Amino acid sequence: MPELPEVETVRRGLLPVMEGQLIVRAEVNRPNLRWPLPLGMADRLTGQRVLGLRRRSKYILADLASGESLLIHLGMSGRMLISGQMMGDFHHDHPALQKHDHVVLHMAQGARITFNDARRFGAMDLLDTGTADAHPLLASLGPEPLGNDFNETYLIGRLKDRNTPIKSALLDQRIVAGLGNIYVCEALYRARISPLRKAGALNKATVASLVPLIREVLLEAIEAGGSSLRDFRQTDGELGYFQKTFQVYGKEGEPCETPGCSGTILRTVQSGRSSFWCPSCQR
DNA sequence: ATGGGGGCCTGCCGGC
DNA sequence: TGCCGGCAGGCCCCCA
Repeated sequence: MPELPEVETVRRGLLPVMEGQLIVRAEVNRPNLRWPLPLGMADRLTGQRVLGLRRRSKYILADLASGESLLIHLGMSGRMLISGQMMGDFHHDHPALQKHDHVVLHMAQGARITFNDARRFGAMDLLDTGTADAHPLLASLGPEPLGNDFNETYLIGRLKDRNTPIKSALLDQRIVAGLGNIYVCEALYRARISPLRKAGALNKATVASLVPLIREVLLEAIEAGGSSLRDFRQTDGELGYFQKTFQVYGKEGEPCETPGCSGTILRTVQSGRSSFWCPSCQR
């Protein structure tokens, strides 16, 4: 599901109805998502003001006045949808509860934020804001790909001696946190690197070239509101548009878009995930 | 330590 | 129309 650009799109969509706003009621409709929901979750959210809304990798963190933070992960199929938002001087109505609406936050201004997740690979937890980085789900994450700690020197160091394919290495959240299957495929295409190449066998210049291209593809995707294939929606239910810009993802059998390249996009399964790539211009 | 595979869930799509 | 296999944007866990 949602990779970094989709999660960032969701965060930005939630900002106007969450940041600085009060949660007047929380509905928790089942005891677990991927894991059990935290004990007393509804009570710990009720009456809390949201001081800030952050993103770390593919996680959203809502910092509460209580000193706790609500951790949200969308898994593969998770959505955060806003209804009843003030538009001009009237409220839109709230739709009836849908299948898989697992958690609903009722905000003081009238907005309602619904977490819907059909496959329930998503997660929520409450943790102390001050020690959020030590949370088991966050503790071993690598640097943010859009941050300064992710740079050419760092990536060269991390990939050196790695025997795993570059595709798998970039999906490893301990190396860089936030990439998923789509954006790894697209970044490798832009860098003209075969997903099958061993990470440690790439020369330094090749690895270095990946850094700005990863940033570029992520920034373009954020700009487009993410990618919508099946499940992903922005918080207003709108689709993202970056899927229109895919150059390889989901394009098995289609001609390569690189000018002058006569290759055909292949789908190769690597450790259970599809890699889409052009065997002619990605080496 | 490292790399690969299984499993968690539900829904959708294509083929028969 | 119905059933079945395959596939899906993530990630933890276990095994060799």
